[in-house]
Amino acid sequence: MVYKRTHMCGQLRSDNIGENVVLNGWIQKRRNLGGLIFCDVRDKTGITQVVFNDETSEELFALADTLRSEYVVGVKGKVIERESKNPDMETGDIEVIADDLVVYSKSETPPIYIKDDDNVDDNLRLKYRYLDLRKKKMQDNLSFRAALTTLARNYYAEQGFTEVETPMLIKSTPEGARDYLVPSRINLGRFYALPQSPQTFKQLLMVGGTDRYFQIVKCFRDEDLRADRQPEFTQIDLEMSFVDVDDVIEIQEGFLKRVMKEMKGIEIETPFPRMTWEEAMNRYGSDKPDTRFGFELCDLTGLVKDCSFKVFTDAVSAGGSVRGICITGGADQYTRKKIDKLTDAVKSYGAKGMVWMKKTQDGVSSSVNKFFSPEQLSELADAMDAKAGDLMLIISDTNKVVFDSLGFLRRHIAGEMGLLDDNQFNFLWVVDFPLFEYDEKEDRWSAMHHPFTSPKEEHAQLLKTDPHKCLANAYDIVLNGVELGGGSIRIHDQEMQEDMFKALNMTQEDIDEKFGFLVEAFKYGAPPHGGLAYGLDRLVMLLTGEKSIREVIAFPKNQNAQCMVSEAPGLVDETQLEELGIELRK
RNA sequence: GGUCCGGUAGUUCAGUUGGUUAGAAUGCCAGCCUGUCACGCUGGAGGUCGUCAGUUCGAGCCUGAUCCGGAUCGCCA
Repeated sequence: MVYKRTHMCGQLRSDNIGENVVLNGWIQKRRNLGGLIFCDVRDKTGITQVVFNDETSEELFALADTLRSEYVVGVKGKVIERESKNPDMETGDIEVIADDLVVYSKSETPPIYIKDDDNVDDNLRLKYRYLDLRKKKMQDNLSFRAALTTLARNYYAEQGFTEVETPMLIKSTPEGARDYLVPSRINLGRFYALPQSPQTFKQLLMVGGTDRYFQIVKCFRDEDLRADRQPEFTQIDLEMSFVDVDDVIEIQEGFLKRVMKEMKGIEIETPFPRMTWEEAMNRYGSDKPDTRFGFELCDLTGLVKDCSFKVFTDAVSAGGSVRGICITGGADQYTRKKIDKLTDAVKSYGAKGMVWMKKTQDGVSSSVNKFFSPEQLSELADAMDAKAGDLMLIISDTNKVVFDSLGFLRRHIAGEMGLLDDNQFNFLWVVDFPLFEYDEKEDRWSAMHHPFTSPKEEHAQLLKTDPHKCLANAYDIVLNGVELGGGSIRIHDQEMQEDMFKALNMTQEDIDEKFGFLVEAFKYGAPPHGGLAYGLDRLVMLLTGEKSIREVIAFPKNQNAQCMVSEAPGLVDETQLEELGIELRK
């Protein structure tokens, strides 16, 4: 028996006074004052206070006295004005005086509290996720996410996009991230892979004349996890025919403008700023710069290339650089001890050390005083535009190490100094990525984005002669230092695609085996096309102000890629393995 | 695979130089209480200090190994 609910628990207001209502929900809290019991009844919309009075019915009162946290109940009663109102509650002007109560189910004492501001071990939350999800904040996050995906579907449908489901069981491609593999029973010894993205299929849809494709789609990558990385995650994936970079970007700006307005009530300016990859690296040491604060990088290589400090000159002569950032007003806050911590931190990015300088009223003090004259130090400080009270941090190494270290430092320090405003939303396009990057470990060039990305038109000829000098028709959408999504104009020409594969040192056999179907499809008339994919989880994370995508995914994995609720991955039956022709190594 | 941080009551944590019966808050249980809303008051139960080994007269504390969790680097076209 279930009571037919008349209202949700967060709904009742003083307008409802006098109405007979029925609420269903969980007991948040019971307060027994003797002859009077208050119960807070909760559902995903909020909480209503219910009163039981022993003068109404002794039987009812006795039953109410047995209620405990997280019991599931139905309550019938009348909405009345409270004798003492609670201005902190949305429903604080009213309460429900109960005349009937049913206990649908009881609860053991829950291992975690159902409170938004609790501070409980993450693993415990994940194990009892169904309790964690009862929190209003979690339900709000799920609702926010649902509203955002609805908005995306509506927007892209209005723009002429067709939602198409692409296959989940696909062929493994060794490029990029590690694949999740699925053994085939019917084709013994063969494996499917779960898609890292629907990339090749959405391109085939373009060849198939779909014109504009869109999908909210799960993607899978078997790599180590982070606060913003899960092994299965969701993309808003799209692709368009007969477009150039500006066309794709314009559609996205329309989408994000509407998202910000409808989901956050914020009007944002379009078009968004665009920055080349090279400028982003030089100014911010990152291809996803956070532009909410300054601390921009300053290239000191020219100033120090002939100095007597060997650490600097060695880096320069090895082809690296010397760069610094100026932390405005950071000289006092950053004591020797805290600077040492920063030095330790940049070591994980490969930096062997870090030079610091502080500008005071009297001049410049630094960790390299004995290598530089006061005049030289002043010159360096001036180059970084330092004022009295500023802290300067300098790294010399290969460009990669310098950028990684300084990119980390400026964001880390901005966080420590409280300069990251969660209510500021700086959207930014990073464009003109290199087409290739050098993989030091494997000693070869690999595609920076993916091997279907086209070179900029003016670099098309370079692909045959000097491919690693090519810049790509690729773009990333960046919000507050987080890569929200990325895409490119693809190659639609069969010959260019083969050149691309060759520049990646793939043999004809490799090409045929891995991407033969795509190359063949291009033989039959491929439209110029391009697209983009958003990380939906990250977008929702940023817009809800969360620090981890786990907060916006109903059932996320822990850092070891395990589902703490169902305890996946699990062992399987011997007969299952036999059917698949799989034998486990002992 | 590397580095760092952590593991003590159901939960969040404290625990001094290695020294009596390991504490607090909250939660839980019982009693009292008619306007609470973090209700209040009184009382009570609740611990393999992650695990194993070692040092010691004596280990929550020191040492080693190991397990687990988190952050991070590598990795993530």
